[in-house]
Amino acid sequence: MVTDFTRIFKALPRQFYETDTITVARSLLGMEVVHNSAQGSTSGIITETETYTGLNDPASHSYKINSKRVSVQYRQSGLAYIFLIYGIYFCFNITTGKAGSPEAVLIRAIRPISGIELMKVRRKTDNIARLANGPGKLSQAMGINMSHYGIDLTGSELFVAIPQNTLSFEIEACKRVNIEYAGYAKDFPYRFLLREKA
DNA sequence: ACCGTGATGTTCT
DNA sequence: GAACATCACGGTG
Repeated sequence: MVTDFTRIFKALPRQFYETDTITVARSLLGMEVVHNSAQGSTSGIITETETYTGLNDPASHSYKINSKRVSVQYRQSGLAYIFLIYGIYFCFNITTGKAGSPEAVLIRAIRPISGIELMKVRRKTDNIARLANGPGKLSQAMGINMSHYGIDLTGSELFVAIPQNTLSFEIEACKRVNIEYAGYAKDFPYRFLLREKA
């Protein structure tokens, strides 16, 4: 039996994504990302994010570039920006800021909540701790791929919502991962991790 | 536990 | 041709 999450959750409105990208990246921690797919539904609590601030951020794919690959970043906020990395894995991002400002938040990790059995099948592992603790892994676990490029996260297929059970946590900020090429921006504290309070 | 390496496709030089 | 917002695996401690 497949749970219909749209009856339980309400997608965050576009205004949530239209403000400052760092604020969005921090605010997404503790939120629940949901994917209702043909195979079934999966969801998880967002535990790690990264901010990419576009035109003033050499680490951003959209730094001084507007190509087919990054074009969705130039559209309105609250859309899925998906890219293929290392020829194998997909990374799931959400566009932020106003139209024309190519900013985005990378969802780097989730804690699986719903559809865990489906995640195990997709990931070909039973190790729950490693099911979705990385950007490529969470995309694989949730069945997110290039077909979701540009999808509107205010819709009902792929979206973020306030979880049913809120938890108490703090936010740790540190350097972003694997952007040594990014010059003056390489040490910006744009990576945010959810640290649960004891 | 950490480290090195190979996998693999799209984009940009 | 090189680089890449990554991961799994096998080796060594």
